[in-house]
Amino acid sequence: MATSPVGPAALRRHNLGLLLAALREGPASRAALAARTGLTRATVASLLDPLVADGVLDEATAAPSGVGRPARPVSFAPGAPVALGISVEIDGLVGCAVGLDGRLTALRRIAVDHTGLTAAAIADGAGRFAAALAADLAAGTADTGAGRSPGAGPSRGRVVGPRGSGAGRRVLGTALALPALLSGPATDPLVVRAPNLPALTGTRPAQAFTAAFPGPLVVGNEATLGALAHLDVAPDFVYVSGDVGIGGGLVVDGGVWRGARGFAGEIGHVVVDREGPPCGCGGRGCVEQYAGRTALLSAACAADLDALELALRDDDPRARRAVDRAGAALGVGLASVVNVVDLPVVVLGGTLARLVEHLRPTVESELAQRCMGHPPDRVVASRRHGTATVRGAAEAVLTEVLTDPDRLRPPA
Amino acid sequence: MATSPVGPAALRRHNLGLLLAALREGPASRAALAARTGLTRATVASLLDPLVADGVLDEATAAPSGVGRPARPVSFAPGAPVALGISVEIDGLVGCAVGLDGRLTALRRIAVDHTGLTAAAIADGAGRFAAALAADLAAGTADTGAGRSPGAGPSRGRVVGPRGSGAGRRVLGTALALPALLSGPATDPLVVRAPNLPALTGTRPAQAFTAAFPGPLVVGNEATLGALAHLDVAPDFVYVSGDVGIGGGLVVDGGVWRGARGFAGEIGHVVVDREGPPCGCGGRGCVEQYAGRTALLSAACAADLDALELALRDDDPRARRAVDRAGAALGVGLASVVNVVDLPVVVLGGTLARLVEHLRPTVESELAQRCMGHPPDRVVASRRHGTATVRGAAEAVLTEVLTDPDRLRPPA
DNA sequence: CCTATTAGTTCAGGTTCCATACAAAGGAGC
DNA sequence: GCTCCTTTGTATGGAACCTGAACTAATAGG
Repeated sequence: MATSPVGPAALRRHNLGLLLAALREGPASRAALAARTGLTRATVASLLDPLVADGVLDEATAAPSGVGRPARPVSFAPGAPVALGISVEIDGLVGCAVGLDGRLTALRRIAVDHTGLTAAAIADGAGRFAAALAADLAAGTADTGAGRSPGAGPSRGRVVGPRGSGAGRRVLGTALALPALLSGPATDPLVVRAPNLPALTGTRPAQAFTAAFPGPLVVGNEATLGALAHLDVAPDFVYVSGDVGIGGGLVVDGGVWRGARGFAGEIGHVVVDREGPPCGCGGRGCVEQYAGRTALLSAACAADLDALELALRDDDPRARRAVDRAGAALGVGLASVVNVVDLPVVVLGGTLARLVEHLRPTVESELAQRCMGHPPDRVVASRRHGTATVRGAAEAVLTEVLTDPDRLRPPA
Repeated sequence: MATSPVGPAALRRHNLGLLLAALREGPASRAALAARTGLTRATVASLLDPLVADGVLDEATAAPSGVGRPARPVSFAPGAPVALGISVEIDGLVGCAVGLDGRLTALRRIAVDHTGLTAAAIADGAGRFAAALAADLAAGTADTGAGRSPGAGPSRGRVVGPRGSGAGRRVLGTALALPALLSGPATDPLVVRAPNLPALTGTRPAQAFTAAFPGPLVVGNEATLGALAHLDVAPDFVYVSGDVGIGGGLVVDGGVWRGARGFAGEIGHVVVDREGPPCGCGGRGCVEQYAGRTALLSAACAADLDALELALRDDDPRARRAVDRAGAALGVGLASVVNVVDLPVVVLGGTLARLVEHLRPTVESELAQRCMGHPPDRVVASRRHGTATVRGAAEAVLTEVLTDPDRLRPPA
């Protein structure tokens, strides 16, 4: 509602963003783009021409197909700029680069024990990690980690990706994901709580990071940003990420909802039983106390997730009961969420994705029972394995670029 | 994200909407509006001129104040078009007309026992009620009900409002509020559930109503539309309306969130205790089972709300306990909501507004405990008494008009 | 009476998108 | 091989919009 005045320039930005969004669905000729977006062929050409001239977009040779003049598909150039996603984890740093075409052009992870470090040290390390990644991208020597076991997550290397060779890639901007509760604007939030990285509490990471990071920086919660890695599933969904705790994000119309103060998405602290077990948040009976990893493992008397999965395969009754209890709690919590926000898809990530086959029956049954005839259409598992957070972070930057496509033009 | 292409016309619409939104905050000169909106004085003039010529806006005589040429404030004309809000209640019909200036120019209620009627009969009665109201507005003989006891709600009459006299008022559009769970687009939703008006279940009311209703019609849930009557409190808030059941709405950036399929806002069915009392929705332990009127009254052993309030004044322990239980449940449910959507204000309406002083302590204490350091800033009571639904409905139409100000121009 | 200040209007200029017409490039049919 | 048809891409004039600067209008103060 509280929008700003717009002139012809904003109009052009909007239409170009529309066009780029259409292009993200795959290469298409000017005529096809015109049909997709509702713009005129002439307008499409005039909007795209500068980007073709800048080398951001590539024009394929005509491919005769059917009757009429052959179409000349336009696509994102192999050397087009990319967005960086960086995730600070308890024991490491993960970074990736994603192009506007959605292709992963780099993915790497290094081990860092963050638990003892100060906020300044964390910022410094992450900044250098990101700068190195950006430098390798510019030099055309970044790795994609393609071909490795996805479950095992990315690892260090120098494998040049299938399309990553050749021209250096400029960085459009960086999104930093933190395992922390953040308050305030995405460009400079305050860390309100960070149970796993207490040194960050009370700091404003963007201020320490900005200098080192390539391009404009946004900072977000790990699970909230991770939600955006699943736009291929649906444009509107609830994302629930199970890790030590349980986080999440609401994605509405292709964008993540940050809430009035940036706190939105704490699905782990939806209440399932007001008199339930006490939770670290100060409440009782939060979803996290049933479906969080620590709660789940201790209820199942399992040492880790692998053990839990083995026990489930062996039909161990304690494991079975623990997972059913987690699924039911998750289902009850999600029913509350869906009754309030009415999103048609639930995406489970992190440990919850691994257990999806065991959780789904109870989750879906609670949803069906408690949603008054409009439960979500689907409960699906994330297929991003360990990379949801960084990919979603990069996606957050790309979404910004679509609303301000001028960022694609090379800086003067 | 999935937006449409825009040309210069859309640009003008946007800026004019911005301007009208600024004007809603009170009369202002062109220069003041230019300062408020960021547009140029020239642009402001060119945008407003046609509306002044059409008689939608009025230009006051210059009022010299301070140095410089005196400003000529522009305001909505006394005869400017209005939006209609119509509410179908179990035992009556309520209608109101609200101008873009937010002034109530008509408010009336008639008693109708809807319980036995067919969907067609309900549609017919509501259509005629709205048409009569529109006709009276056009003839300048509508009533505002001003001066009556607000708690008692509006009643039939012909009192011409303070500004309602003179020119007839055109109707911009109508919003119809139903005590029903609706699915689908606001212009033609399907009634999924209507416990209090079962005849409507399975129907598409807009199709029956449209012919009779003046102007474009939107249909919405009673509580969801009622939320919009409280934009004066904040632009972002959670609205909870207590009646027989408990409904609500999320207001984000001045607009109500309908959700992907139109179901959003069912705060009454957020779960407080998964093993709690069974609820009509099929679940257990929903907020409604503690804070809904029937639950509340039976727990307090009170015949009606008046009796409950008397008992509370007398410090009756059963009444006290029932209200504390309701407040705690409401607080727990709202904590779940706020943890997910992060809205900074809670507005209580309906019966909950009447009991706000008794409920607030428990509600706020649960919120403070369970919201991880970011509880809502305020929990306030609606001051709209019986009129929130119709006023919010009218507001929904006005919001639409701001996004398409061409509707203000008189039809050719 | 003259100047400073603010409000409102006028007009040329630049940008945008669009409708139309036109050129380019290939298939289909004869 | 030729013409006709279909489709793509480009060029051009037109209409709408916002802007900036210049201009007029109206008041206060000296």
